[in-house]
Amino acid sequence: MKPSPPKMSAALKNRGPKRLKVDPELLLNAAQRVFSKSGMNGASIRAIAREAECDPALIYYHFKSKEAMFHALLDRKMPPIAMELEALADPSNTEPTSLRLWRASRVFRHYFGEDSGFRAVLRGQILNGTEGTKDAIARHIQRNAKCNWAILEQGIERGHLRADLQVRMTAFFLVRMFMEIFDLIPAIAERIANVPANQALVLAERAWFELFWRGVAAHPAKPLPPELFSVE
Amino acid sequence: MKPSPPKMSAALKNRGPKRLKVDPELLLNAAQRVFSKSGMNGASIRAIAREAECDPALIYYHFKSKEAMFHALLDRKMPPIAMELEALADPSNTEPTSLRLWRASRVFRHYFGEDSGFRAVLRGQILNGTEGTKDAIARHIQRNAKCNWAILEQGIERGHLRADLQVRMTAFFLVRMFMEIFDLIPAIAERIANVPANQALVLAERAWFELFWRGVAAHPAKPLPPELFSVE
DNA sequence: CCTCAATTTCAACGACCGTTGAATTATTCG
DNA sequence: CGAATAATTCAACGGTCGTTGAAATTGAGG
Repeated sequence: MKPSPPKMSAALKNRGPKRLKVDPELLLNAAQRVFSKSGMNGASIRAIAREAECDPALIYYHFKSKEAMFHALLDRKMPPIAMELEALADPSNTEPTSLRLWRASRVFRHYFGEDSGFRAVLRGQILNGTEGTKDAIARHIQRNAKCNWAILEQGIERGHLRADLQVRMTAFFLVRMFMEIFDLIPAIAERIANVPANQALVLAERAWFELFWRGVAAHPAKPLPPELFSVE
Repeated sequence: MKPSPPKMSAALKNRGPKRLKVDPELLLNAAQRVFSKSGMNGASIRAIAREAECDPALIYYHFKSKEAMFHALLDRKMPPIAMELEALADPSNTEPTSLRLWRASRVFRHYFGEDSGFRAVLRGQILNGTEGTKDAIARHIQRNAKCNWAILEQGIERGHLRADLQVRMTAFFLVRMFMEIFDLIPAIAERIANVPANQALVLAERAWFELFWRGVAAHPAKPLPPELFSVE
């Protein structure tokens, strides 16, 4: 994590203060909070420094730039998600495809559901970030996406899903709509449909997965297992 | 359109220059371009003025603030959409529900499909705008949404759609996923799935509507009319 | 031409921005 | 202790921002 600046000359390396006030991990935490609150452009180095209760210049000691901070944040946040999904997508898993897809959606909910700011930054950066940032995000997303593709392909092989599914598009639909539900339903349910936000959220998640499942299943007349939505 | 400043005293009103250089409509055009390119926060009054080739202060002569410009933009952009949708949702329209829903999606494509910046601003402002802006957007969106709700409700009555549909959620799913396709597929298709963007866009629209239709139709085994996707 | 009002420009305010180089503090080793 | 080094702070640069009040420009009515 400690980056470029410290170039030690010889065996005299463990000299200076090791943990004085501010750990880079603390800076990342502060950065995540500020990014989440203000977005990538709105988040100033000075605001991150205020949040971390340190001097703005210190951030440049630990990170090359604001963009580098965001990349570090990505590298901290995304791999755990990929690992959970990779376990879920293992071909030896013979649970019903509907259950596996639902569980995959729960992984995204667990890691992204309560961090609307980070979702927004991620979405904004893949649209408008620098080329380097777009590439970095794409690599992380692809690793996740491959798991969903695998689950869908196995579902087709096992006869659970329509054989003519566009696998990669379908994976996009599943995940992206959950993200949109997290983002937008709380913001618009009360204003547009006059439904309390928390109530709308649960309703939307369920309605979406039912619609999705009916859309992809080989035998849509066969309903979802009723215990599905009580799985944590 | 001309706002507060000009308070004329008597019959001496048609004195000064009437159309000198900059019409407020031109300012709105410039604002739309800049909002689209830079987002709501990123778009500076100075940048809008540069785009309109006028002085920044002139903008404050015609509009109370940047937010007021955005509201004026909304009031110009949204009503034509609502009018097209309201015509489409008229109960006397007895076309197949699938066709009506597809046409509704084409209305959104027509007005939003080539203006990714405005979509982004709209989405951003309903999440993070001021209360006044959120309310204004919600009013416009609700007027549109009601049309989609009506088409879905008529579809249920006519036996085209599942009777247990969550109408308002379903309308959200339909439209919002098209928007996400416009936004994200071009940005991620090449990087993540290695598919050319323009090709992916067409594929995604079709795949989404097929999944959606199968998810909502009363008889999903009955396929969509094949001519659907050749309707302009 | 002159007046007067509608329109447009100018100049400036204070604030915040990302970044950098030099100076300062804190800690460990000899 | 004193030197060396890691961690941190300070002060400043040039820049952009939203906004405003005063000044200048424009054009029609008299």
